[in-house]
Amino acid sequence: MVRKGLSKRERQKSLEEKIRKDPFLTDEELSEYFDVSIQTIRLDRMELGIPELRERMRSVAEGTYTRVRSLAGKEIIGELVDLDLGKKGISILEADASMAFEKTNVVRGQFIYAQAESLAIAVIDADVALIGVANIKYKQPVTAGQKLVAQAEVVRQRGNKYFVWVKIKLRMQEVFRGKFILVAMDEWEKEE
Amino acid sequence: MVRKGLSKRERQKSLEEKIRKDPFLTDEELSEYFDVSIQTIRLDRMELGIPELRERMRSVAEGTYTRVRSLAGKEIIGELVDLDLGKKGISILEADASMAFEKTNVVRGQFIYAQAESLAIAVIDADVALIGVANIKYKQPVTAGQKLVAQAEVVRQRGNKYFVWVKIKLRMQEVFRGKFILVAMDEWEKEE
DNA sequence: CTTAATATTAGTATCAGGTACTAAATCCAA
DNA sequence: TTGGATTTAGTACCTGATACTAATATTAAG
Repeated sequence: MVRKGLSKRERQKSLEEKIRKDPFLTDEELSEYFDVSIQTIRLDRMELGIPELRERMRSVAEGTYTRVRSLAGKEIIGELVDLDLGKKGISILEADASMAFEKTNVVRGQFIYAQAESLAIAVIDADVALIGVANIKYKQPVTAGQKLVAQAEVVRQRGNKYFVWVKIKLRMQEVFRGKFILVAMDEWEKEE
Repeated sequence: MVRKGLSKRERQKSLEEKIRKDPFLTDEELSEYFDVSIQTIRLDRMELGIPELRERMRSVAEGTYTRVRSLAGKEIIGELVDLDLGKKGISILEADASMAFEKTNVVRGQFIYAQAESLAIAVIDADVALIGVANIKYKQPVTAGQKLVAQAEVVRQRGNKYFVWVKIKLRMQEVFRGKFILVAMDEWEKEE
């Protein structure tokens, strides 16, 4: 665990990396790892502008708490900027690095898909289940740091079945297209 | 903010609920909210077995830290139980309540999709981008609390393009089917 | 009304993991 | 060898707690 003989520069670089990888390290643990005093670690953190453990935990907790809430199901993926219930809607998703492959920076399809699906659901004013999807196409890979604009349109409604088209564009260029078939739950549930 | 005149039972019930909804409340904030002393809040937490703020933050942070890592991109969605690189693979996803609509308990399509996509990517041993998908079908709605078994198979490889079929079953019944077209990045990137 | 049990509050010591600050010691190079 | 950079030491203080003791309020029962 001990890493002796590092220069200040080297230590600080390594420290930054280490905290980035594991934000839950105390100054004490870090001081043991680098074999320097706690004060040195604190000076390093000051110089690097790295907040204390509790702040780091707080931001991880809060960040992922809301992220998981909005990302893991509760709400819409992306920001709903326009909505004409039952007809159409627009959402914007800022694709960040956490949604992309680390090496290539290409955004994982599941996030693009999730934006499209959640928008499709948002335009239907009911509890829905996805029962059939067809003709999904990813036209261009998307790299992180871009704003994705999704447009959804209800093209047909037959009973409790809704046919929704979603197109996602990146600076005027279409990167995704998908047709979703949604079934409203209220009625569907009783058929079960 | 003040909620006077609650019995111990009522206050503890409400306290539990309140902390569940917002785990980042200090004892002090809670004592103001319920208009009781900090000690009372602490006794209540003891009796209810609710850990202190920092423990709550830690568990939220750690839980979601690893969850976001496995859910928001880094790794595979679901557990990889079998893998024949370049040929086929099997993963199991325990669909929990956080992946489902609150009201209906129906699992959001994006998670099923994510399981399929990440398995498709896992069987290809390269950095890939999703460039075209077709023929996705959700055959049955899935309710939370079930084990989804995904099977992927590479059906064709042409240059840097891989065609992967993924089928997801729930107790022998097919609930999802999708064909993914993946492009290996190394070569594709240079064409850019 | 009084008493006993229950519930609540007060207060102290202690802890972890820090901040902020001062001062001393050590290193390293010209 | 001297001076600046670097590191370490030490103190006071902070937050949000635990653990514990003791006192006070409230409530129900006799």
